Amino acid sequence: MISCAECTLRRKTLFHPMTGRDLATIDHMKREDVAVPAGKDLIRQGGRVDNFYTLYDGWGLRYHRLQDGSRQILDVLLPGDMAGLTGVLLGHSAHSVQALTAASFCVLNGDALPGMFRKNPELALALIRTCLADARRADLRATMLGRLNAAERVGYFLIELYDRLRRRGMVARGGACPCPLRGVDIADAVGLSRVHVMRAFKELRDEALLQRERGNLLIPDFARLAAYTGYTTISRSGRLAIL
Amino acid sequence: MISCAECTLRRKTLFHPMTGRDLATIDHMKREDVAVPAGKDLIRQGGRVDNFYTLYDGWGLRYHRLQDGSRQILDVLLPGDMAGLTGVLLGHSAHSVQALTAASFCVLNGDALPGMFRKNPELALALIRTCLADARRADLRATMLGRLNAAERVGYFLIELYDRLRRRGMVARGGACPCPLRGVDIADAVGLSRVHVMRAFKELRDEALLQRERGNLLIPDFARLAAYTGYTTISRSGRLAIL
DNA sequence: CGTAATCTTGACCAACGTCAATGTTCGTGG
DNA sequence: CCACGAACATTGACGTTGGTCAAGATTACG
Repeated sequence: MISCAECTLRRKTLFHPMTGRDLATIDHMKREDVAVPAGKDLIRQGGRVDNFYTLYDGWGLRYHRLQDGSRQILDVLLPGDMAGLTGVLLGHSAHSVQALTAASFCVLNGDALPGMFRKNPELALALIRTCLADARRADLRATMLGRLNAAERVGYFLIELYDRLRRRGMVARGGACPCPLRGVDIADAVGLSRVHVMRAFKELRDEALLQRERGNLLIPDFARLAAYTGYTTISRSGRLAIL
Repeated sequence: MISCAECTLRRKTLFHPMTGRDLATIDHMKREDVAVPAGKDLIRQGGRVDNFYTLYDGWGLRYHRLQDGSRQILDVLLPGDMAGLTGVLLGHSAHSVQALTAASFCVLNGDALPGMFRKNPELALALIRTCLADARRADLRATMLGRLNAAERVGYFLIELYDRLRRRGMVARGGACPCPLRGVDIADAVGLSRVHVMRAFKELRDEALLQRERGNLLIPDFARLAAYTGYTTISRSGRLAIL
């Protein structure tokens, strides 16, 4: 098990700087590390949840599954993101969480959260800030779903993702980054059919707004795609990453 | 100014039960009451926010406005709901908040929040639970936007609203409740055009799933509409209403 | 090399948007 | 009480966007 003090991920400037006391609080909550193979559910929709998690390495998905089998992807999880907090604090989870690639998560004891609020209110405040930042991102994605057309939606979804990757230092110099999402995943995220997502790609490619090949995503001109999709980057760091 | 101890709204079973200490904490944060006329913005998208609010009486809207003038309604605010927390804790608000009807809000000092976390961690925990419950509701609405057709979306939006009203005791015996939302408001909430929302209404009316006339909403058979739209009621109370 | 998964393309169809004309409700002032 | 106008609801015709189906091309992987 990696101790929180040794963990390098949290040192990125995106994340909330931790005091020694914070690290002790977190070490007290941490149970273990868990490796999850690609495609496996970590949290099951409707199930009881005792732990919550921080993604340490790899990619994850948060999604709903409807009775008719269709899937709505709610969010993509990147290193440092938390999962399962809702399940812990509200008793059960309304969504599933899945490893998109092979991934490893820190497992945190949900029962320790009330104690954390009592002993380290600063950390609790950082936690709620992080939740609210995610809620704001969710609001913006809802607007995309309600008001944008196909090409704009796909562009918005990818530029937002790209921006999050960039802040985590996961984008190479040339502007390319790995993107393990398949066409069908993007379709399930933006509310379109798989085929129509491909048509949207073609449109974006023709306008040189983005390229996507061999699981890599390239955005040649960030500002131009941002203008096209209405995306504005929110430059706030201080995300809490409990790991 | 109404003192928190006198406020009757919070006594409904939906809300978090308050101790005397909680009330003292809240009284310390409360600045004043404010009456807002219908249609007026309380929080402006992009603006700095120093206060947050609890809706005491009337209805409110949370929404985004895009460059092209189109509007996405993110949520309907009902008595007891909070607004502006994101703005206070993240520095500025990404959405506007507007009074839909004439409304009154409690004004709470945002600067007092860190102190509240330190002095009353139980209340902080209730606050984050409430935020997470709202985030879950937002996830479900995102799924509706991404995966349901017109009639299902309108039905889902209204049954969710109806369910929230019911828990606040705002639905009469016969199953009717006041609903000041216009067709265009519903369209802006569910991502459809105004005209198509009307067609969806006709479909729902023809199937006796809901009626809407003279600003009143009637759902004759809750379970049947719930099955039609895929809505499931989440029976958790304990919402924090700071007022 | 062969198989499965994914991407790509075209043809066609259903869902939804837009426009415009008409009807209804409601508030206001005579 | 009635007349008027404004805002909103309703309906039909028609255009556009996106879904579905099916066939080939490409890629990943054993």
